[in-house]
Amino acid sequence: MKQSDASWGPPRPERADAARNRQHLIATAREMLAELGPDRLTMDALAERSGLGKGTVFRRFGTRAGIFGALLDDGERVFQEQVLCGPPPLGPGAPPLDRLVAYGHARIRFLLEHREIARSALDGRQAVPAGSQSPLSRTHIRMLLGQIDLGPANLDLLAVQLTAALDGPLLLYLSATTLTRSPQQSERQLSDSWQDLVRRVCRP
Amino acid sequence: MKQSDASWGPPRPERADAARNRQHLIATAREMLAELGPDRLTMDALAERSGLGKGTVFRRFGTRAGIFGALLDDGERVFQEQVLCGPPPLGPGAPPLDRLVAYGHARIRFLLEHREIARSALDGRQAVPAGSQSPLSRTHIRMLLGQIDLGPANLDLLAVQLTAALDGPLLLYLSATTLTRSPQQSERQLSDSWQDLVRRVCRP
DNA sequence: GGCGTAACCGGACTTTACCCCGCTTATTCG
DNA sequence: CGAATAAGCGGGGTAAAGTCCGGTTACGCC
Repeated sequence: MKQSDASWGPPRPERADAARNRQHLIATAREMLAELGPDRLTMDALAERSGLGKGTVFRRFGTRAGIFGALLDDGERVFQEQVLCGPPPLGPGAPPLDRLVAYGHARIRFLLEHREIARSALDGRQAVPAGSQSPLSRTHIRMLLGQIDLGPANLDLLAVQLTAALDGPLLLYLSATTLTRSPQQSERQLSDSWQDLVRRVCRP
Repeated sequence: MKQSDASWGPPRPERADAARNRQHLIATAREMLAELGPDRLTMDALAERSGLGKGTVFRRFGTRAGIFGALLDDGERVFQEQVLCGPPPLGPGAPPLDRLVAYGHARIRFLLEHREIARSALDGRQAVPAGSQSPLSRTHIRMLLGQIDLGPANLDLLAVQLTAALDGPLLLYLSATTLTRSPQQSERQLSDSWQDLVRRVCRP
């Protein structure tokens, strides 16, 4: 397997040193994030601390948001795997409505577990990475909606609406400067209202 | 009406020169936006073109996003007036469910009418105002929800969800680099799916 | 009308994301 | 193994956001 499979991934395999640098940069970014907070995690500082050049940092991540995106993607890969081929009700095998509810719970849990990073990503003056419309979420929700009998409805737009309805409260919670409620309590509330919304929308 | 009504607005009346400068800055910003596009509308350029100092620009708008916010607020004031004391079904007097539907239609229409500005606001490397979850929308939706019998439900969170579900598709449409559909067609689609969602959520 | 104060103005300064281009090095092929 | 080459690397350079503070000006009060 060279670059023959055109379906996915970078056409060329990453060069060895590049891959090593990416690893190193992500690790360093994690350190700095935990140690200094998101504001002090600047491109220059990351370059210097990792002992690499500024250009390298930008080539790897493209933009500042790319760093946080990369940090999130690390975990997101595992998450998506669970969704696509994990056990029900999250994975295949359960009724689509149950999967829809479970997906929301899982996403809420995932983002709350990584809330430090997720918050950093939208912290400051930066474009929202997955915030506005994470395409993976939308695609999956759209797919599940197609398996539910909803009568006449624009499923594509409904999927966008539900994705937004799932992310909206999360973003609101994450962007709140003072997190009034405990994560557990919030997870409960967010999950409950997601379940309530989905049930309301999908009942016959 | 000076500053006697404590409910809204800056506690102190703006100084005369400050007000004049604000007007002038907003007008100049409109010109530049139409003439140069959002990318070339920088704080420095705005300051120079308006003949004022950079400090002034920042004091008036706080941040770059503040400029676009100010531009939108101009029209939004009229819009909010319609919502609060205009004729039904948007204004008071109609059943709350109808008002909810009408509110969505009105907001969609409003943002599509000002889509150039709205798009500019989220264009580039800007924090999405949806992250802040347009609080006026949410408040109004929350109020209307309170007048509908929905059984046991967390109305606050439901309001957040619906606000997001209203804004999400709009943002998606606005941020699309190539606007495939005509504004009229999009307005129709967006309005229809909003109505559909609200009906689904609120039916007994 | 004169005065004190507080808000306002200006523009230099700092910080930081992002670009550019000559140099270095990993990879590949004879 | 050694040369060709293409990707990767480095760090100085640019532009634009946001800050600061000394000087100026409008407003309230006497």
